[in-house]
Amino acid sequence: MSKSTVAPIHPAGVGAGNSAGVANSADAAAPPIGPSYRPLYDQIKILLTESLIAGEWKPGDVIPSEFELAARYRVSQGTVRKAIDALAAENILIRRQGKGTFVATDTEPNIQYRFLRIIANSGEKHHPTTRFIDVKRGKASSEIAQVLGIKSGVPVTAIHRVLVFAGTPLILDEIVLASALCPGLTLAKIEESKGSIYSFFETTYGLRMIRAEERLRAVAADKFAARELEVDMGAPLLSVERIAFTYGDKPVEWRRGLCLTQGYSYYNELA
Amino acid sequence: MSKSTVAPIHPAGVGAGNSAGVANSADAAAPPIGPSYRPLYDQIKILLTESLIAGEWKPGDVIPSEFELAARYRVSQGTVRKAIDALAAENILIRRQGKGTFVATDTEPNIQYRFLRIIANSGEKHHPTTRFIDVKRGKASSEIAQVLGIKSGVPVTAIHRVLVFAGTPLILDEIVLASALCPGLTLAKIEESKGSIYSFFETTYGLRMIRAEERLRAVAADKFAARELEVDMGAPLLSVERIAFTYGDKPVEWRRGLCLTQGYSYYNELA
DNA sequence: GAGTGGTCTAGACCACCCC
DNA sequence: GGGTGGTCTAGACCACTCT
Repeated sequence: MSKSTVAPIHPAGVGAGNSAGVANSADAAAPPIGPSYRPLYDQIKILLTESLIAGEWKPGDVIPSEFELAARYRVSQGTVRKAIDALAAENILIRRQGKGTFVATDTEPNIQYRFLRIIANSGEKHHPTTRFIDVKRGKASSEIAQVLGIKSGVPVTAIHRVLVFAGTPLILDEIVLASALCPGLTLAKIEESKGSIYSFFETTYGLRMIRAEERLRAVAADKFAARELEVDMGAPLLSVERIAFTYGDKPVEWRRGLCLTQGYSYYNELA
Repeated sequence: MSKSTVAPIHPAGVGAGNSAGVANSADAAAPPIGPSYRPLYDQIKILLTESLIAGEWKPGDVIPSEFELAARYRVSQGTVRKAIDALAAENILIRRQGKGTFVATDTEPNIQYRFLRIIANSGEKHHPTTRFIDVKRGKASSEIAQVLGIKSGVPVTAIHRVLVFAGTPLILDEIVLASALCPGLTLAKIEESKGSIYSFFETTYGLRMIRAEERLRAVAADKFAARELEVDMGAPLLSVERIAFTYGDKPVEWRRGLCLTQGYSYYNELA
């Protein structure tokens, strides 16, 4: 491609249409675009993300090779590589040497409970089992509506369940999504699905979580939690509130886990 | 340098001494070295880390430019770049365009409380103030000894303090280090120092934390915690246990914070 | 052997900072 | 203007996987 400047990239094979190119150089009379500058690999990253949002490649799929993408976007392989590197670092794509680059998925049995940070103090890995309590429909409270980016009063679906570790009920979960995102969701459907809830969302509704934010507090067990977790009312529980996001950082799930931390803890690494 | 193989690198300017080079190719009769292979940039990263451990560059210092390092290690600038990228991603080095690459430090007032994840629910940033309770010396329990990689019974120093957010005592901290790492530590010395504890450790003892592991639980306030945090005994508190590591992933600090999560929470991002 | 990702190099040019 | 990091390219070769 032309050197001496970062040229706008041509988004795809057919058509010579320009993307929202950057044009940050020798062009005459460029307006004061001081702050806006996007490296080429960043633009490629955005285009790849758009293809993921559009469903051009689905979780588990191989995406085109680095050389193919380089040809499509008219950039060098190294530039595509850097864009893919960034997406791989965010666990959105997975590189496999000799095979290709894949869209990350929660449907593989090896990586279950992707965001679950609760581990035994002994360090052992326990694979919890799930007991579902119910699935209810309701309207979004203003708090839920705000974090999910919907209007309050919009129909939502709530799942209640208990995660059991080594025979002990440890986590009481409430999981809330806009009903529009999970039409026809019933207790039976979830119970008959194999694998994690996120695997179920992905295969059933094409809903893939790419990241999450959590807020943790210590709370006292209320009556319901005390019954489900088999502890006294007022016992200290770890409250883990989560907002999960799909492609494009769109919030789609709110959940709160109330967790008994006897012999278990929430593990986190800081850097 | 010679192509056709990844050659061992020459560690420094003077002397042609070989490092523990890799030699993973056309050499005859190479033993079954299947699993061992280190890319060049990984070796460079290790050499840079060794220089950091040795104190060749101290927190806040500029390290040599990419070109200088490339010349020193006899590799291309791009390879040095990749090694530095990795260390920058771990917050061990900081790149500043136009100025150079610096060793990260906790002594800059802008990034205080580097590992503190407690934020107000409102999202506001509160800068806590500190009230120190005491500094005590004792012997390492077997649990502490194990996580700090020392023998049990070895002298340790413990700091107790309370972090106050917006007038409210929120976190009761106990901080434990091997006394050998912080000789002559007294309450007065800490109190007269400006900035965070980590800033103090860094400037006074040359001790720089590069990462930490935390384990969170919900616990009931004991008598001492209840008094210091001005809550009732039995109130639910968030217990945050931390092990902090210096260069070379050596554990040097154990701490436990007991945190009142009224209006505040522990924030975490998952990817 | 062909195809994919992974490493390494060399060189050009850009953006930023400071003298 | 000269130095530093940041981007982009082009090409060579290696490691891995599948056929």
